[in-house]
Amino acid sequence: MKPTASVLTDDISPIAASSAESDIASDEPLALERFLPYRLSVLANTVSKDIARLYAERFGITIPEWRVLAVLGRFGPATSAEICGRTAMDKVQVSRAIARLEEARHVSRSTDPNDRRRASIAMTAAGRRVYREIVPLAQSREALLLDGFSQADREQLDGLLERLRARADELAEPDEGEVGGVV
Amino acid sequence: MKPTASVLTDDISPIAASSAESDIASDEPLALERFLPYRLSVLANTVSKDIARLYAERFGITIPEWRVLAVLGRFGPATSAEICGRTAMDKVQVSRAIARLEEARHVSRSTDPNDRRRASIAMTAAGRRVYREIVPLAQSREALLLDGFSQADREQLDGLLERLRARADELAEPDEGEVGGVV
DNA sequence: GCGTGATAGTTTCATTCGCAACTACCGCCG
DNA sequence: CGGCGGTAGTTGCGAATGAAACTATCACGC
Repeated sequence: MKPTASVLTDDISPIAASSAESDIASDEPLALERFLPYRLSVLANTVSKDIARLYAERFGITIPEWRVLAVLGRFGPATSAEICGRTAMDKVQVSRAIARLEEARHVSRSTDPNDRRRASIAMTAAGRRVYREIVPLAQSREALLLDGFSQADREQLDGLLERLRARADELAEPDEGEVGGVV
Repeated sequence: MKPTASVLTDDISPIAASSAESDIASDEPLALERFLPYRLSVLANTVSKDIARLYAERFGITIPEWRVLAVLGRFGPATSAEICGRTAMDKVQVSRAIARLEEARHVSRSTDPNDRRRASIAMTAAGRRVYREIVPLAQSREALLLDGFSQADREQLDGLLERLRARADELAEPDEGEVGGVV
């Protein structure tokens, strides 16, 4: 009664790979390693961790903190909400990243006198120093990642990722009036 | 002495946007939203969460658990170590996913009599039932994501992602004798 | 002015994570 | 055998997450 076709052997086989390209048809096995969400997840993880290591050990900065610095470095002082919009992190994450950055004296917080709920976050001199050191590190890592990609490759990648992002956003929030997109 | 050019105004401007495009030149600001690692991370997150919701609420299954099922569904019974190799998760994550799946009676564990350290994990009938329900859900979600992508687009995407993955792996482990890659 | 409902941001709490120990077991050398 | 190093998998524990509740503040209507 064994479903002959399938790969359900009893022994602990080494890698098996290949196959399954033919009989995907009907409804059965899903090839995880070809499954886009999975691939994106693994790739993003590998890349993020790799880069995170760079500044984690050197500056004691985490990914969320780096993102906050990146926004401040690019756009200057911003409120927590603005940082949320630009980093695609949620407000809790941003709040905590700011708290840690503030403790490390990389940013300072100043309450808006016109609306005392809001506070403007700005990098300190020390923060800018760190930022200026990290940026080239990050960029060179990105360059390494894209090493061997022609200009055309890069443009294709850019376009495809952008389309995917747009599509993913649509799917994730079937309605929503496009609050303050990342760009 | 203010570095005039910069966007470091004191007031809490609404979005500021634009600007900064000019003085990027020298070495300064990094555009987070153009930064590949960031884009990958955000995209992967959006997609993963979207899909995770599908089976989380319906079957109480988490991403690591789903990945384990995916491997078992595709290749049949496997050891923890094999699952690690195929899912790009680390052994702790796999161990815990298996524990939860076992508790939910989705998989069963049988110790290898020849090496009592190892155990073969197999889906139960219930597990297979869940698997068979999730697969089409996941696939249709992927299809939705790729809706509007021509065959050529897909092939390009596929190739680019694969190259990035290979590159990222290289960068992450500067040496390592390629143990048991995901493919 | 003063409740009422929204908003900015923080805290709480329960869960998840990941590393580093740890346990249990195998295989080999003597 | 009998110990010694190596491997499979688990557990402990501090740190990170995320959803939901909470605090402080504003804006508006009356």
